[in-house]
Amino acid sequence: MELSDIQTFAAVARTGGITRAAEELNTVQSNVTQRVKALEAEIGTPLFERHSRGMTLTGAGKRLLPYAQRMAALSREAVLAARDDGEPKGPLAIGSMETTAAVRLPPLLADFHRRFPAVRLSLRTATTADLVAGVLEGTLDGAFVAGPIAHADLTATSAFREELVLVSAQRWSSLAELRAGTPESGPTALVFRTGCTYRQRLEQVFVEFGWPSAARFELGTLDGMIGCVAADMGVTLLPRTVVERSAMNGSVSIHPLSTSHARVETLFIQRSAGHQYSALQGFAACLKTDDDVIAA
Amino acid sequence: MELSDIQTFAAVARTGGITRAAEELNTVQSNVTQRVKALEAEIGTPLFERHSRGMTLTGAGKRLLPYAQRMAALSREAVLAARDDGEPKGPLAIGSMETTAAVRLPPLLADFHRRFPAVRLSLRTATTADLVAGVLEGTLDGAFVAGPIAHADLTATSAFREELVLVSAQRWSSLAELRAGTPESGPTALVFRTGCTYRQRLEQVFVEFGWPSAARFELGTLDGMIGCVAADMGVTLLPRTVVERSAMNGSVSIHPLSTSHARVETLFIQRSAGHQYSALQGFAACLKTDDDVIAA
DNA sequence: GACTAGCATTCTCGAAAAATGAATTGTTGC
DNA sequence: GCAACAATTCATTTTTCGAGAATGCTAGTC
Repeated sequence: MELSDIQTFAAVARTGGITRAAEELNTVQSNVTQRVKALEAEIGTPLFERHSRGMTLTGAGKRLLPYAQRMAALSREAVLAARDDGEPKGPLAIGSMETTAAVRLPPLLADFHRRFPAVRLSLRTATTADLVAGVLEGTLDGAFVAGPIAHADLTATSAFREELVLVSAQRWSSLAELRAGTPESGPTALVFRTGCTYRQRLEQVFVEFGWPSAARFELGTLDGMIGCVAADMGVTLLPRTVVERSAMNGSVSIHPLSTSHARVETLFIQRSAGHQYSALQGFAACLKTDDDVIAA
Repeated sequence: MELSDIQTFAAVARTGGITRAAEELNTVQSNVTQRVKALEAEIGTPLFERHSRGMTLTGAGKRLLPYAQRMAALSREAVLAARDDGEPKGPLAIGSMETTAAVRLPPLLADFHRRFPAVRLSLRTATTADLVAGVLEGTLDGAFVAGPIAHADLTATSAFREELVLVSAQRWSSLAELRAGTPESGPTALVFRTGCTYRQRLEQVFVEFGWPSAARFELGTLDGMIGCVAADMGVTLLPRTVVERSAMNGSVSIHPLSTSHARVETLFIQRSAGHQYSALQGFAACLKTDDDVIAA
C-alpha cells in the first residue's frame, strides 16, 4: 500500500466518482480505477459500491477513510518537520477572515516579514467555517477566525477583540431613526457568504430587531459591502475598526450594539498535534508581541 | 513520497546501515541507497551522515523518524480497520510476561479460542519493558505486563492480582533460616533479563534484606529458573500461583513477603488511539468474564 | 422500447521507475 | 599495503504506472 493509492482512494471518496477524482488528480479514469482495484485487492474487501451515478463508500471504505486522511496529513507534516531546522523559513499558509485581513493583519505581517524574511507567507481569506476546515485538513498552517472555537485537535489563542457595529448609510444618524425609516420587514441585510460568523451574528441581531424576514444580499468583498452600505442599499455588521479605517468612513453611520452582540474575539487557531513548525512558531511569537502592544 | 520509501528509511535508521537494512527488507544495497537518496532529494536535506561504519541520522532524520514510525503503524492499522467488519477474525498478536503465560493464560486462551475460532492468535513472551514498546510501535495488539503503567497512548485494564513470594530450595523452611544459612552478602539472585519488573522487585527486596551486592545469575526461562532454585543455586521472586502449579512445587520452599513487596498487579494494555479492533475487543471481553470468575 | 448521456471498466502500448548485479570508491584495522 | 567492510555508481532487466481507445452498464428521455 502506497501513499499515492491512499490519496487516490481519498479523492474518489471525496468526489464520489472515478471521473471527478481523476480530474482532481490530473490523470485519467482508467488509472484511478486500477489504483482503487489494487487497493481493494490488497485489503481483500471492496471499498466502494459501484452504481451508475458514481461510487459510494462501503463499510470498509468508511473505516479506511479517516486513516487515509490522517496518513496524508502526516506525510505533509513529516516533510515540514524534517526540513525544519528551527530557523523559521519555507512556506507558511495563513488563513484569515476578510475583515481581520483588512485591518489587523497589515502591520502584523509587516512585522513578521521584517523578523523572518526567509518565510514565504501566503494568505488566504475565507469564512470561519472554511478556515477551520482548512487548518484541520492541513492546507492551512494557522488561521484567524471568529471565536469561540472548541475542537480537540485545534489550539486557539486570543488574537484580537473586536466591537461589532451596525453600519448604515450616512443619512441614518441613529438606530431609532433607521428603525423608523425602513419598511416593516427591515432594511436589506448585506452579508458575506454562508460560513461567516459575522453573518450569523447579523441574523441574530435582525431577529432581535423584529426583522427575521428582511431581504438578504450576498457580497463577496469587504469594499463592495461598505460601498453598498454607503449607497444605502442596506445595512451590515462589521468590526468598528474596519469601518473607521475604511475609505468610505465619512459616508456611513456607525450604530453601537449591546455588549452581547457587539463583542467578538478573533482567535488564532493551529493544529494541536504534532511537531511545532518553526515558521508557525515565529508567526505566533509576532502575534504575541503585537497582542501585548494592543493590550497595553 | 511513498510508504515504501518511508519504510526503507526507517529500516536504515533502525539497523544503522544500508547493508543491514537491505537484508531486512529482502533487497539489495544499491536499491536502498537509491531510495534513501530519492527521499533526501525530495525533502531537500540529508537524512543520514555517511561514515565508514554505516549511517547515522542527521537532525532532519531524527525529526523525520517518529513520523515514519507513526505512518508505518497507521498503514498497518488502516488495513486491519478496513477489513474489520465487527466480527472478530484475522490475526491478533498478544504479548505476555513469561509467568503470566505459564499460569493465567492457558484457560483464558482456551476460552477465547472457543468463542472466536476465526481469530489467529499469536503469543509472544518478553519482559514488561519490551512488551510496552511492542504495543506502542504496533507489533503487538495487546499485552499482559506488570503494573503500574502510565502512558498517554496506552489504555490499561487490571487483569490479575498476584502475590509475589520469595522462592528457595526445599531445605530452607523459613526466611530466618535462609538468612542465617547464607553468606553475609546473601544468596545468589536468579533473575530474568533486564526489563523484567519482577527483577526490579527482587533488587528492592535484596536491598531491604541487606544483600545489595549479592551475586546475580541471569536465566531465560521460567522452568530453568525454578529448576535452579530447586537445585539450591539461589533464590528468586515469582508469583505464588506460578510456583504452586509448577511441577517442581514439592522441591522448593515458598516465603511470603510484606504486602508492599508482594502485591503486584498484572495489567492488560492496548493502544488507546484509533479504531477498536474487533478481535482485540473480543479478547478484552474474554478477559473481563474470566476476571469476574477469578474475583468471585 | 430504442436512444443517449454519463460513468466505470478493460485492454494495449509506451514510458517511467524500481530492482538487480557487478564494478568502484573509500575507510578501517592489521 | 592488504584484507574486510560499507556505500555508491552504472548498465541492464523487470515491473509498474499512465494515456488513450474501446467496451459495458445503468438510468432517464422521447
